[in-house]
Amino acid sequence: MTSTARRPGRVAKLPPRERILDAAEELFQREGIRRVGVQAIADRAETTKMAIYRHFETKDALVAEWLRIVAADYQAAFDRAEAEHPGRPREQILALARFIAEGLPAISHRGCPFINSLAELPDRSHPARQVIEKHKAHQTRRLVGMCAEAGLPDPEQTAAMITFVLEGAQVSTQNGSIDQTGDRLMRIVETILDQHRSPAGAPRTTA
Amino acid sequence: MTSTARRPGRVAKLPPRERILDAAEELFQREGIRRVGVQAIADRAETTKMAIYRHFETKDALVAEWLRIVAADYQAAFDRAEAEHPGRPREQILALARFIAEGLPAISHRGCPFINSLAELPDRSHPARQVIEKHKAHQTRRLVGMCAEAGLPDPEQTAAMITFVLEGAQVSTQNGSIDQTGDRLMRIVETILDQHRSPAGAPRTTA
DNA sequence: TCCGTTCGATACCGCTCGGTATCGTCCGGT
DNA sequence: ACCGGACGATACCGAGCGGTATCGAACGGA
Repeated sequence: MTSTARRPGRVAKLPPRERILDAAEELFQREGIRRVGVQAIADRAETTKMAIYRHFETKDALVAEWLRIVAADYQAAFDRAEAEHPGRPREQILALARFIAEGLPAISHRGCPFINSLAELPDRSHPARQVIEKHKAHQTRRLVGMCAEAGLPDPEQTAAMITFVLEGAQVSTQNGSIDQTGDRLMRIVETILDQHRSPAGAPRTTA
Repeated sequence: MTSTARRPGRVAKLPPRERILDAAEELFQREGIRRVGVQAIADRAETTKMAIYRHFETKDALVAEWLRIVAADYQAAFDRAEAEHPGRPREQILALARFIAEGLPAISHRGCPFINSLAELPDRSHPARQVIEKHKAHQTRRLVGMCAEAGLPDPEQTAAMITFVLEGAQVSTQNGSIDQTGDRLMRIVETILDQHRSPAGAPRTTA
């Protein structure tokens, strides 16, 4: 919003903080948190280490901020699902699954940022861990809500099932064939939703 | 085999190579691969770095060997499931799920070694990656075979579903409450198996 | 116009890492 | 009795890490 690039030097350049976060997002996702040094982030952001430490207290704080942004992306997907299918929780859940399924090829050979970060940060007191846990709790709450609204019996159980499937799919993307994974995921979620279908349910749109 | 401890110094001590692998297993699982230095492994194995490098070319080779052992444990679980329930594929799959579910508290706050290692080793040419991929392929093949034998329609799809659920459960163990996760997992797998039950199926044993 | 802040560049610090070299010692096979 | 190989201890190397200090230049608001 407002004035993005305050004065483009030669090419249109974002302010340093944004460039740093963009570079961090790219590198953390592709190489992992611990493999990426602060210097590498600075290089990719076309700035210096000092600039990074002017905007972020420590590298850990930068990691946490990155995950906060990723979490916001997922939240936005929830918002979109609700906005595009108001009052139709099944379609909302399917839209969510589609968001994950379509994201799989982009993530390609690296899995979910949250799962990977959990593996790389065993220390539960790490600031990024709190971001992850809060996000997961929030996401679970929303998903359980959707399941309940859809009239599914035992919404918590079903939400857990869907969560497991979504996370498992993202993990499995790192091995083997990616092409099938997306389709498989969608079919699985459809199966779960159809299984406890309400008697007067609308016919499925998907083939 | 043969004479394990060739001459216990004071307490019965395994030979260095075994001690090293034991220490590595413990530390890699608890702290992660990249967080654990060779020196730390040596200390815990009550030996020295030099001894480690006499038995393993590099740290990466040690990591690969560790994962090879873990993979063998999982294979043994498959073997046991088949041996204890011969000709009853549904019971075999449930035994497998129980193996994972019961392992969750032990893994406690660290997830599946394979998943974590994938996150920590983005380099697909890493020797450990080949171990993981081969193991996953083997495991999938066996699970698909069980599903086919159980007469489930589209065994590949069902096997993928079960795989996703198992992996998702292990991932979710790292957050939130562990207690429920095991029970939830079992109920989910039961649901999957019951869903496409053969017409003349035996009554379920679980409530 | 001037002043405070930010930016970029470079050099530096202490630490840990994976891996190597060296040397004395112990132990088992012949 | 001997000898070769594994073992234990220690010191070391180069590289990379997260984080800091310093200094000049550019820029925006008053």
